[in-house]
Amino acid sequence: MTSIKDIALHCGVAISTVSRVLNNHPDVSQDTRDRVLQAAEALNYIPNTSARNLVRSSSDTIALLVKGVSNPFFSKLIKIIDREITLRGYTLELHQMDTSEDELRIGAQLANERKLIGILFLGGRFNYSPEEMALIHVPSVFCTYTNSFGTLDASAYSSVAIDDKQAACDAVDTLVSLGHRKIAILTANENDKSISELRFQGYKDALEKHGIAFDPNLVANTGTFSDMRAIYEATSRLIRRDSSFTAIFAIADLMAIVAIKALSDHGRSVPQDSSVVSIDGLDLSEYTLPTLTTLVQPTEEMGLACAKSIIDLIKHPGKHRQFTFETVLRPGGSVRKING
Amino acid sequence: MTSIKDIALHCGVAISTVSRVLNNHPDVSQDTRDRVLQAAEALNYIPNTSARNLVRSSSDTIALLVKGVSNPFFSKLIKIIDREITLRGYTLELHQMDTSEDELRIGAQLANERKLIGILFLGGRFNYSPEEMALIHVPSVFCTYTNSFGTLDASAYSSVAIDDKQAACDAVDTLVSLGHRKIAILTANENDKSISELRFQGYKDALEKHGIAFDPNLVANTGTFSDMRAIYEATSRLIRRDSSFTAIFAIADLMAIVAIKALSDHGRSVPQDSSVVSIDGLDLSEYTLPTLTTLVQPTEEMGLACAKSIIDLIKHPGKHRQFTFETVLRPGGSVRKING
DNA sequence: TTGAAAGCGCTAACAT
DNA sequence: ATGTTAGCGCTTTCAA
Repeated sequence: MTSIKDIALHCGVAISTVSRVLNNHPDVSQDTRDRVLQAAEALNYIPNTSARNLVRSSSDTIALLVKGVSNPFFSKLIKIIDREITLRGYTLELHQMDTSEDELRIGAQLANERKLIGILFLGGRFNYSPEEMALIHVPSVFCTYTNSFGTLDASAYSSVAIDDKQAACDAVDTLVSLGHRKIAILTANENDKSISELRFQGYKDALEKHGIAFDPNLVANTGTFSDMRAIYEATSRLIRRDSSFTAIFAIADLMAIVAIKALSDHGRSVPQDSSVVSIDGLDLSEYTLPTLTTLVQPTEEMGLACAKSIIDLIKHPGKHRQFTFETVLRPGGSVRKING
Repeated sequence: MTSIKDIALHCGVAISTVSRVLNNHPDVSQDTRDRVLQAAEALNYIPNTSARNLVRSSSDTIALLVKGVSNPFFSKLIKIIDREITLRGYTLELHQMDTSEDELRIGAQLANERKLIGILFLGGRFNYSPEEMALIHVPSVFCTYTNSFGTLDASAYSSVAIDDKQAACDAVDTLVSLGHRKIAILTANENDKSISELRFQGYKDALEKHGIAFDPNLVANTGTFSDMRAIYEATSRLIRRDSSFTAIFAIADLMAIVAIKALSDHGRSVPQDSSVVSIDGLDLSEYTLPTLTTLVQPTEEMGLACAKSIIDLIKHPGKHRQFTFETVLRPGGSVRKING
């Protein structure tokens, strides 16, 4: 592999000169500059970012650390964040991690390895502690994070998210206002100390608000947000166990889509025999049959807020803020009014 | 940030000793080992992979370089490849790139930066030249690549893919065997020198085979695989332009899903008024209403082949092979027989 | 305008 | 079993 040393040798200049040219430093004669650039091209030079990062004190790079890129809601958000960060003159680096990995640890590692100036976390846990946070020495914003199960002080973290509890509540409200009282819930995990648990809470709160008794038989746990087979099975079990519900609240669009299919296979069409409401507002949900009635996360605004937040935080270290967005009901074909 | 130097200082040992402990080298006394490990823990040591890669001659890491993680077919494939590579004792590193970036260049850069032992390319172009290939000095396998528009000799590259032309042909065959003759195609781009063009070719070949005249009016170009709005519009234009078709071949499942919605909005239900066949076999397509009749890519087998291929190639450099998989028809509810 | 040299964090000989 | 040292590719003073 060609290094700047090879270029220097080739041109008969010092490696520092080559470095200057490659980094667009001003104090180089046009002649030298041309020769070096030409040699770099000819020798097929490719810079080594690792070596560069090892010596640099800081980059212009913000990392977006994602748990679960396959999440369709995330893909759209990522696209927007990328656009906004780039627009503002910074470089965005996308890093994918496994569900099993600890995002804070990976973040800390990446930060000093790549000399990051900021990190955006997407899709992590909801229960960070101050001790854990101390690992990260770089401005960070948590996207879709609410400190609901953590012990962080509001002055100690930045976040961009929707109010999951409220969104779940709104979903149930929508169904109740259409006359539904027997409302089942399709959730991933009742107590995952994360998004699932939060939306489940919102569901229960809403029931209580409307004076509807909570019925454990109407709760279907899928154990997953993405495994369609598992979602299908969970819905089927629910139907077999207690088919008296008139509506299902699915905590994510993908779950709603699968639920509709399961209902259909059990002879219950949507919305004639059951109504379905969910949270997400995926593009896809406007193209299903029926289209989904869903609480849309304002992805554009959230992505913009993520980008702005991290850049603000980089410019004003320690000035933490939490942004909470409202979801918006997008009426679709998956619900109907019933007679109480 | 804590470095091994700090640990060495803390323990009163040489940094090489620390390095040995951290890399599980045998020649260290248990006592020293314990002390170092303890110090590393206490000082919150996080290794710097860049520095490590800079000096190492080789890692155990294979990179998976993906263009378009949001592609739902890719997400499943990635999961399988990850599992299989890890299973065989190697480390998989997932890297995402932009559509605009040159995968070969990025690959070359990553290879020497991270001291990769192999690269898996996913979602790139279909037209590499030997000169371009020369950039990569590391065993590489191209997933879902067919050298259809490139100038590579079969002895010079490894690949794992389906026969796109054949799959398209099979899709059309399926429709023809059900009595359809007026078959429209929903494609991304007729001449993208890639997957789209290949499947379009297969469509034309199949028509010819069955003695059906090719009708440009029945071609709808979406310009995209993922933008649902654009797919919807393209389908709508097709319907308005010439609604005489009885079936649509969509080159991807997602396109089929959107097409079904567009048809429905134009008063044509699937499969009663139009049949739809596509290529992909996404999990999702088993849960739509109607379910998709689609040519399934054998994702499991392909992922396994990717993993095996790259490891074989690492062990036997230069021994290139191309694997081509057959798609399998998965009957769904989106087609019906008509009377010729 | 250019060159020489130090050093980022780490591994791998080579000593001892 | 452990320490010393060179050097990976690069940027950045400091001199000239």
